[in-house]
Amino acid sequence: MKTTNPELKKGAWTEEEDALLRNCIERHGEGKWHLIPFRTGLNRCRRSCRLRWLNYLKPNIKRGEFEDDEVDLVIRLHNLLGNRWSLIAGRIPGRTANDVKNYWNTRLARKVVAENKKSRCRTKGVPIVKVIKPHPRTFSRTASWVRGTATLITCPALRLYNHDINLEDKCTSPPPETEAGAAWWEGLSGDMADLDRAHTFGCLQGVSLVGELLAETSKTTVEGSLVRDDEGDVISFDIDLWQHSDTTPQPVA
DNA sequence: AAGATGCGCAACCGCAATCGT
DNA sequence: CACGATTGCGGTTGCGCATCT
Repeated sequence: MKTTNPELKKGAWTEEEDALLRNCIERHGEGKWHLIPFRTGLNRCRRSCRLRWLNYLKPNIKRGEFEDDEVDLVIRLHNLLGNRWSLIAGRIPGRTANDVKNYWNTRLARKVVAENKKSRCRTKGVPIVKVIKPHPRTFSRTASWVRGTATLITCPALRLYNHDINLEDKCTSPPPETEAGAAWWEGLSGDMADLDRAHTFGCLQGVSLVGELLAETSKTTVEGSLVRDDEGDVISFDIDLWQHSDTTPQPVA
C-alpha cells in the first residue's frame, strides 16, 4: 500500500524547488497533491510538497513573533480544544498548525503548566471543569443534508440532526431550559440576519443540541464543545459554524 | 577559540479519516 | 460493503544557529 522511494529527496528545500512548487500551484491550484511531483518534476514525495506549501510557501503566512493577542488566543483555544493544532491555527489568521504547535511546544507549554500550578493553588476548592471535545463534522450539501431525508449525526458530546420538518416550527422551538442555553438561543436568533449564506436553527434539549442547518454553500462544518461541571451538568457550550470556500474554511459566526 | 548545550523551526513519519472505485 | 489510494493531522526528529562554559 505505502510506497517509499529511496530515490526521493528529503531535507531542506532549495529556492529552485520552492519556485517550481509555487509556479505549479499558482497554475493548477491547491490540491491533487499526488500530481504535484509529476507536474513540477520535483523529486519529492507528495506529502513533502504539501507540507512545504502549507507551512512555508502559501501566501499570507505570517512570520515572526506571535503578538500578545495571538498568544492569548492560542492559550484559550488550547484550553478548549487541546492539541487540535489545525483547528487552533484556523482561528489565527496567517498562522499554520505547525507554527502554532512549535510555538506551543517551545514556549507556551512550560509557561502554561507553571501558571496552572499557580492558579490551582489559588483556586483550591473550585470544581474541575471537563471539556468534551467532539471531532468537527463536515457535511456536504448533497444527499440528505439539505432539507432532505432524516439524518442523524452523532458526536461524543452533542447530537445534531436534520430532518424534514417545518422550519417555522423550528424557529419557534421553546428556548432551552438552562440559563447558558437560553443565552445561546438569544444570541443565535439575533445573529440570524448576519449569517450570510447559511442559517442555523436550534435549541438545547438537555445535553444535546438539536439543530438544522441549511447549507447553501458547498460545504459547512459544525463544531461544538460542551463544558460540564463536576456533576456532569452542562454549564456552557461552544459551537462554531464554518463555511468552506474554495480554499480555507472561514468562520461565519 | 572551540566544544557543549539549548532553542527554534522545518521537515519527516505513522496513523486515522476520507475518498473513489 | 470492501479495499486501495489519497489526504490531513499531530508527534517527533534533526539541523542550524546562538549562547554558554
